[in-house]
Amino acid sequence: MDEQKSIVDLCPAPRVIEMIGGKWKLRILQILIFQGTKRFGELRRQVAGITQTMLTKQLRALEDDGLISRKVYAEVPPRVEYSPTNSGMDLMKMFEAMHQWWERNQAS
Amino acid sequence: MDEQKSIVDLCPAPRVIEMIGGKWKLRILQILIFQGTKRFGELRRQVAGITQTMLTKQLRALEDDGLISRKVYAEVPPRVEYSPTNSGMDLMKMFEAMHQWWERNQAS
DNA sequence: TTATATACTATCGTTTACAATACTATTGGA
DNA sequence: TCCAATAGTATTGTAAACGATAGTATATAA
Repeated sequence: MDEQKSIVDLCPAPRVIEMIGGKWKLRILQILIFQGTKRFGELRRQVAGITQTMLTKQLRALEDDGLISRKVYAEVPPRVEYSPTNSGMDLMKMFEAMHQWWERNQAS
Repeated sequence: MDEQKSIVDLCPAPRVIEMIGGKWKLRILQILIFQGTKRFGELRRQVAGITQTMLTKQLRALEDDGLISRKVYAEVPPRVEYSPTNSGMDLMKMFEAMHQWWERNQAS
């Protein structure tokens, strides 16, 4: 009954990379982490080249993975604000580890 | 002449994720990092579901990015061995940071 | 002579990611 | 009355990633 799992299957790296991978998620996270809460329209202006459709899709994915949160205000015209969660902010330590690897191994 | 680059453009995260992203690279790296040098055929057997075509392509990409090295022996039938480079091994610290983030934020 | 083993490459098909464009709802103001 | 502003959704098309299959070279062994 108890399946013996290999150490490989327990590694969270594939899931983590899925959560922050793709063409847009890192850029969105960077803005929210470094600049704090942003409205949808502000994000669309700052993420150069992204379409509304894509921005919505990426924001939903980040929200589903608990990296950002979404707050809707009952106003007209509508206002929706996106913020990094604690979990999202905590990714900074991991990005720092990436940065250090880069400095050790790739930097000229 | 000197373009002023924003801190955002200097972040190596997108490149790093490109280097280890996709469906197969992490699995290949895990095997080479934890088990050491492997022949092509051994890798093909261990990376469940991968085709020869894909394995070759992923190995080339990892080699081009300096994460693994390739050694060809002039034998028949051919023998080719793949090993992690120092740079590839050094990714462990980053994977550890991912693991710790996961433990802090996702683990039950 | 024929088969075997190994590490490939070439070609084509499918599936997924991403892009482009148009459309929707709401309400305060000109 | 009609438009602006905001944050979307729906639809369709394209590009990139991935998969399936077949073919290549060559020394050795049967």
